[in-house]
Amino acid sequence: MVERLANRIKERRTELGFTQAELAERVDVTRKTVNTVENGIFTPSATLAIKLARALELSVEQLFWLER
Amino acid sequence: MVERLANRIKERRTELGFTQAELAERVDVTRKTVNTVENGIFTPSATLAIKLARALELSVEQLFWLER
DNA sequence: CTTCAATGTAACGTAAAGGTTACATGTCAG
DNA sequence: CTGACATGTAACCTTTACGTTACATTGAAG
Repeated sequence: MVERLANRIKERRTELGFTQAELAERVDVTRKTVNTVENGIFTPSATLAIKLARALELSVEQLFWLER
Repeated sequence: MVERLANRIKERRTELGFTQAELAERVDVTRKTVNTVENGIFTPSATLAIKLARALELSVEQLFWLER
């Protein structure tokens, strides 16, 4: 069961006019963390997923989903 | 910003009549993982949070929330 | 009370999340 | 073209998620 976690962070972030650095500050992680999550390099914790969804005004399920 | 991730896994799991072992099998982790997440001993990955929410027929936000 | 299933939890190991710092590359306004 | 800001990414480190196994405790049914 090889599932990858896809997301629409970049799409939504740019819609709202945030840079990675601004989003990072809002959810209290580093810019690198936002960048790597956004690019699917690693899977965030549930805590971070909830914070990101809140900051981007989407539900966790709208922001992240399992593929494959 | 000391936030802990609270959840209603146990409440919902017993409502649906699952044991920890059954839920674990459905979301493809060990019983220990379900047990420790349920008891707040650790924060699950976003992937696991999404699978648990799906298995328990709730949204991630209904199943998990940030306290404090 | 006894038995058995369900749950809690401890020790230990591995893999991955996420931080820090630094630098390279993209991109766009002027 | 040039400078400034945004983004990608590499090296390295620490913490923690999650697995395995095993055992103790709880609780409900007979």
